[in-house]
Amino acid sequence: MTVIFSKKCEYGLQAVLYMSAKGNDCVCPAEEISKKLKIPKEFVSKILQNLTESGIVDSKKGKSGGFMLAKDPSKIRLIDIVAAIDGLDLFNSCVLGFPSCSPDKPCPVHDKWGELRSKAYEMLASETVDKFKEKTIKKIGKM
Amino acid sequence: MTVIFSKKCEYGLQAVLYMSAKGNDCVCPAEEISKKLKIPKEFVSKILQNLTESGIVDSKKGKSGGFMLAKDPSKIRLIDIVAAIDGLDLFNSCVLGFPSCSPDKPCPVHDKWGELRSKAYEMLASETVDKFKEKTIKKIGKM
DNA sequence: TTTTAATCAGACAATTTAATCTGGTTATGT
DNA sequence: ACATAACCAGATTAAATTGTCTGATTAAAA
Repeated sequence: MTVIFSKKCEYGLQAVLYMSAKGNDCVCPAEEISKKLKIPKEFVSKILQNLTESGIVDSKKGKSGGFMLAKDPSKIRLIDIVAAIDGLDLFNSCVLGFPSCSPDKPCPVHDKWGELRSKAYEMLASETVDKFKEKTIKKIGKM
Repeated sequence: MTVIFSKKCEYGLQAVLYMSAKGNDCVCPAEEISKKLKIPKEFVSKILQNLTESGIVDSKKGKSGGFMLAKDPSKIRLIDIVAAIDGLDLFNSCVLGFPSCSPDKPCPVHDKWGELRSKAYEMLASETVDKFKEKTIKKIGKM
């Protein structure tokens, strides 16, 4: 069961946080990420290829190749990763699944939900991956 | 694309809000709900059968039968409907999909997300369906 | 130069979720 | 009594998501 993000997106967030925690110029093969985070190798590989197209991650082919962050971790917001994988429909779609839910055709819980949604968006848009370095290291250590 | 609830759950919430808006002792056939809310008839029927087992909805068989609320709308919280259909794992699972995410093994965004999750839970647990009568009528009118 | 270890592309398989179908049972109203 | 209109139960199909496999290409290291 996923909470709000797809599995792809969850894994993408995990992988980017992991790479950020490993330090700047480190090259991480998909195999390593797969083992550390217990994500199927081919799957995480695909996801990182996606993020490469989006310019968040970079890749190096051939022996001793792998994936690395394309920018400084302080320039990568959580929302950028979500946007690249799941898109931002989450923040525009109706939580009750009503068609064309908007300020002039609001669903019953439009206002109540809108508040929470805005807070979630703000959080994801203000937090950058460098902020989670310590916590990621601790978490991985306990897995 | 669903936001946080499954399609089943979205439709369940819509249907209960609709029945509540229609007034107290009204009997709503699945066909009517299906047409008004543009939900496949057989599907909404299944969902309402679920909610009947959970004691939120009641049903009457035979001609001029249909579904009705099993309790007073002021006694049905939004969270009750969510719990009956999707369950409450949503509020316990890790938003990043990490295994065994808990206060002593927190994922990187555990605290930040925890706040938002609590607020969402509180909202769903404090709001009862009777509170949305006006808004539901308005919304249905515009569909 | 050859082996090796990696990304990458695209097809394929499995699983979960969403939706449909068929037939049965029930009770109302004519 | 009988036709009708509803719920109900279970099987089936369809679609979306998740995960796997094969082979090609690339580039470093032996």
